Amino acid sequence: MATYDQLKRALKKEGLRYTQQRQYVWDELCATNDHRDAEEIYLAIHQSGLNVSRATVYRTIDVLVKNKMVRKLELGDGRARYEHKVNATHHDHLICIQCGKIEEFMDEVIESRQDEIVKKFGYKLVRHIHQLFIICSECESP
Amino acid sequence: MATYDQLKRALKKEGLRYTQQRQYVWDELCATNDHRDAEEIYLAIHQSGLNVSRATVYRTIDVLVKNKMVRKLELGDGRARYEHKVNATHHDHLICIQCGKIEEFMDEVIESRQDEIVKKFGYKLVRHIHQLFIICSECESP
DNA sequence: CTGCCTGCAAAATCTTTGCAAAATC
DNA sequence: GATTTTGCAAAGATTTTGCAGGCAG
Repeated sequence: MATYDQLKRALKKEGLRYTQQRQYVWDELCATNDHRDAEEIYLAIHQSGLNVSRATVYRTIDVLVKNKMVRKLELGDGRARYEHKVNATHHDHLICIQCGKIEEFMDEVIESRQDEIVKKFGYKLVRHIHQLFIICSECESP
Repeated sequence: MATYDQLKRALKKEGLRYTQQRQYVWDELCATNDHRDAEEIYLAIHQSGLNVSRATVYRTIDVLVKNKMVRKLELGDGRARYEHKVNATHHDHLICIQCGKIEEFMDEVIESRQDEIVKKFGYKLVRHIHQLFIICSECESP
């Protein structure tokens, strides 16, 4: 469930006010563990009978991403997906190119290899994107 | 350098004609090993004194990507980058979030771990994106 | 009450598309 | 000579921004 304390702290830190609209966006993001785009979040809020403009959805998500409460996924199709990070551990994604389903994976070996590669270059790792585009079992043999 | 045989074969396979414009786009893509966006390709062609419209640049790149002559990179900033695949082996990318510089890496261990992960899920790996966003040494201590 | 926030619509950005003119086979 | 291609500009898609009125502190 949504933790308003975390939201309040983040907004305060950014010098922003605590508003109903911002809370609705956070509520909706926390309502599922899906990987949805901005339009889906926007529509879901409206289907709950609440009213928040697209602009506010985008603006609020930006704040949440900046404060690491929400993760932004760029799959290369021009639409960013978002997932809340409440009680979440680090993971990367498997994406079915047929049905769009997204699953999560995590591999310690890969994580440490990444660190070594970056170290060898003498660089500093900030973040990474690791996406495995697959055909899932249902799409392979329907 | 650009290999026109490969281009001719790809166009024939797609049922497309061999035109000057398509060759110019391929020439420009092969002219460097950079990771450039469509606009940069377009401008570079024009700076060579040749004339190819943006639409044709986009349309031609699509064909080249489809035929694995060019690789499309999505860095999550809304602008796709392209690199030709002449004499290229598989690699992934390190991207400096300060200066935008792109470098390449390849790690056998990571490659095989990926295969194992996908296998464990019972899926089929089609392609992957692995990008390490870093601060390069020049940007770290200028 | 003051000034930030919202909603709307317009702008911005990158890419795709429709159509008449031009080029290829 | 028929049919693809091209170039242009307009349309699309997603996201961002400017501004007048509304609401939090």
